[in-house]
Amino acid sequence: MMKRADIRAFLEAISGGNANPRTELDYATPYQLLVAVVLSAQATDVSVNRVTRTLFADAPTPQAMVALGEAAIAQRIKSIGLWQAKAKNVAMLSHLLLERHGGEVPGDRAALEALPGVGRKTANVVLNEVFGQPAMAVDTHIFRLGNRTGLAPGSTPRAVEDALLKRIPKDMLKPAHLWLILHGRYVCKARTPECWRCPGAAYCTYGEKTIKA
DNA sequence: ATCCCGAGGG
DNA sequence: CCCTCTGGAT
Repeated sequence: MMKRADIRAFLEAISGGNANPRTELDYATPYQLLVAVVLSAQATDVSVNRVTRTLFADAPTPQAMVALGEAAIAQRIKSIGLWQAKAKNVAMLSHLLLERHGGEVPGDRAALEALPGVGRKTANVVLNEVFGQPAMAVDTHIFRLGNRTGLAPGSTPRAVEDALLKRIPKDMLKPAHLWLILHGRYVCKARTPECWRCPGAAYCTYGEKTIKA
C-alpha cells in the first residue's frame, strides 16, 4: 500500500510536540542571524557557530563590524571555508545596512537579495525567522527531505520551496523551518539516514525503498 | 571521497 | 543547467 506524504502529519511527528524549537543557531539579533547565515554557505552549523561566537563578541552590530574591518573579520573566520568571499561580503553588507537601512535588517526580499552574499535561501531564512513571513528557506537538508519524502521528488530547490509553502499550514510555517532543518541534520542525514528512529517514517516511503528490513 | 542552514557567474 | 569558491568533519 502506497503511503501518502502528509506534510502536516509529518511535521507534527518530527516536532516532538515542541512548538517553539530553539537551536544553537538562534542568534541574539536579526543582524547577527543574517551574518551567521551568510557565513553558513557550505559550512556546518557547528563550525559557523564557533566563529560567530568570537566575531559577535567583538562586533555585535553593523557599526562595530564596519569598524572591525574586512581583514580582521577574515582573520576570525578562517577556520571555515570560503572565508575570503565571506569576509568581504560581511564587511560590505554591514556597510550597506547602515547606508541604506539605518543599520536595520530590511524585511523585504528585494532589499535583502540586493545585499552581497545574500541569495534567495538566506533572504528566506530572515523573512521566516525574523519577520514571520510566509517563506521557506530550502537548504541542502530541506531539499533532501523534499525529495526523499516524495513531497517534490527529483525536483529543484524552488519547487520544494513552493510545495512546502503550499502545503504547510500557515501557523506552522515558522517552526516548521527549524523542525525540517534539524530533522535533516540529525535524523534524515545525507549519508547515513536513520529511518529506524524517524518519527515521520509513517508518512514517508524513502526508508522502504532504501532500507530493506 | 562526500557533505555542510549557498551565492554568483557563465 | 553548469562551474568555482574553501576548510573542517565524518
